Amino acid sequence: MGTLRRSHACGAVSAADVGSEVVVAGWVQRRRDHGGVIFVDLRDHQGLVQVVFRPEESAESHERAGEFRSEYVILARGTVQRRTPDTVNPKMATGEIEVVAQEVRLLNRATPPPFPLEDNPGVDESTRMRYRIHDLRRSPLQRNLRIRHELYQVARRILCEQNFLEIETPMLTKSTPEGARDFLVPSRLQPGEFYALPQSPQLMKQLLMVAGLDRYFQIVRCFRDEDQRADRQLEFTQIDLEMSFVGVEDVLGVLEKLTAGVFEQVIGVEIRRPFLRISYADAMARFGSDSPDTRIQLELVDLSEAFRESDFRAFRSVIDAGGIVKCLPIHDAQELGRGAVDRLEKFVKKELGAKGLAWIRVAEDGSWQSPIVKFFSDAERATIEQRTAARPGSLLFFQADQAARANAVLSRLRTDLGRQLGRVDERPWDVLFVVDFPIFRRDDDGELTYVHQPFVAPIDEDIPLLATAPERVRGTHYDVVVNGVELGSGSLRNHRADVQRRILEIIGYSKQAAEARFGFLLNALDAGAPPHGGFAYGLDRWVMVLAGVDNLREVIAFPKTQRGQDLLMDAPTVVDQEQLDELQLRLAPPPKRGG
RNA sequence: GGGGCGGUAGUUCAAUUGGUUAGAGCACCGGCCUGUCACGCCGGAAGUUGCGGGUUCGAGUCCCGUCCGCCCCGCCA
Repeated sequence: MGTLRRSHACGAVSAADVGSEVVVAGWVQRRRDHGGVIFVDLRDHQGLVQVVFRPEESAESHERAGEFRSEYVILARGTVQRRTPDTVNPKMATGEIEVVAQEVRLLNRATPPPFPLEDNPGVDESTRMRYRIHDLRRSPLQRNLRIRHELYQVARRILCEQNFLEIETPMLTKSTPEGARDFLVPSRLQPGEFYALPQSPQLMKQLLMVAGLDRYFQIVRCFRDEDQRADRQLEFTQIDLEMSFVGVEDVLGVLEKLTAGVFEQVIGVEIRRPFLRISYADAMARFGSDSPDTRIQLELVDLSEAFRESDFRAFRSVIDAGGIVKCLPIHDAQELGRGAVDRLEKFVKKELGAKGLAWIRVAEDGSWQSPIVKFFSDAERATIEQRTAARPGSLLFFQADQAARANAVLSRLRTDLGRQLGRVDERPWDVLFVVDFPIFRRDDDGELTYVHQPFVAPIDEDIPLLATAPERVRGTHYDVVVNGVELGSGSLRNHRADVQRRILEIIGYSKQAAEARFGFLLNALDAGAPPHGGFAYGLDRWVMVLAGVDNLREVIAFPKTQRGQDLLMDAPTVVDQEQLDELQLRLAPPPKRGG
């Protein structure tokens, strides 16, 4: 590089620099060699600029430029010139100008890129991940990481303004059987024992509140050893926060400030406050989901009551078994033909585990075409018609199943069909709180278990119900949902040890087990815990939403594949026997496979 | 753990019913070209058809197994 230093980022050279000398450095995006004149699109983190190499300007530079190849790293000194009108490139941000090179230095050669470094390379994801360096050179990923950076900065600033203290918590911590599967780290100093990587700093931040730190936040990596999805990675980042001496409203107030502040300062979007609030019960009833996108103008209708005494066995038996009958009415659905409905049925049965997909189509003459309607009484027909506002052109989809599955299936149809048919209102951003979650639910064995965490505080007036009717206890849990994506969740926590002990008991912990597992927490609560509550945003998901992408891998610099591998570094790998010996670990023989 | 889609040149794809030497675009290499911007023109090289086995005179194609990528269910909040 010598002593020459760049004066401008490639993307930052502008018409204002015409006539002046600049030094630009970057990667050769593309070389167009006309023999006599050579054009190089030079790329850096800010964009592209065209560098022109002319023999009459600098024979040596022109000669060198002939050797340039894609991704070569060069530095060029030259004069910014305005392009003649017929050579302006309107597709390029710097298309009105170009740098005419007087001097050029080759800083490094490069192997040919494994795939074209374009905005939409149309290349397989495994290739992108194996060559992540090249992938990251592309502007969409650079842009996403920039958004991510802005989110860190804005969140920090806003939380600092709100008197939150940034405090780190340990990565090597204690395994707990709750929640997700832990990542374990063997201890060398305590052979045979293991740390766990944190699934979240939940308990640590509660301890900080007990310790009197008042308001804590942390942008923190979390680990959950579960199967991955488009919106779930083994390791992910939370914006974690907790505050003392607060009720639900206080926390929601901070969340509104932070959420709206980020939207405004990161992507320049104003979000109206206060945010819409919807109860969990309402969300499930109307949308079949606890993270609804309310821009989609389709809603579900619960018809369980109408079929409670029905002669239609398929529905009646489900209700008798504690299930529900729900309907997704879509009006003016002529576009959805018989073939489409068949495909939908196949889809929900195969992918979502639905038993079937019953439907009614209202023909133009008002008649009902349906495989099931012949089983309905006149009263049932009338109820359906009235509750769903069915009219000629309507298509009604039914699910009779346990509530969770019926809602899951219809919710999926609601979002898929709503988008497909354009039943979406014009708001680009749909930000809401979902509140009033239940605190307990029945698991598959009929035992009471927690819905979110065992530390969620009940709402005050339901505390007496813990003794008598725990199922009816309402929790203080709340979620922030943006465009149908759950950005994060939080709650007030139990600051009274007796309430916490009772909840642990309800979800099946003996006194001894509770003390063994959570003794440090219970002791902390006993030590004078202030009322406290907080929240955790899934930062990666938030970036995903802000960037308008639908996959976490697009907002993480070095993501893992669905099977948890890092294809760039090739992790995980086997380790040396010495390392295992040191940890006193011995590998079990691989499990036998069939045959 | 289960379901679905996919894996052929660096890359994106094609290859009839199982049938000749597995083709094409881009990229790459060589040559030409003074206003291109997906530059253009001429030429060239490039393949363990993911891997292993089987059926067959013959397998990219059919069968079995296995590995890998993605999406979904379970799981996960």
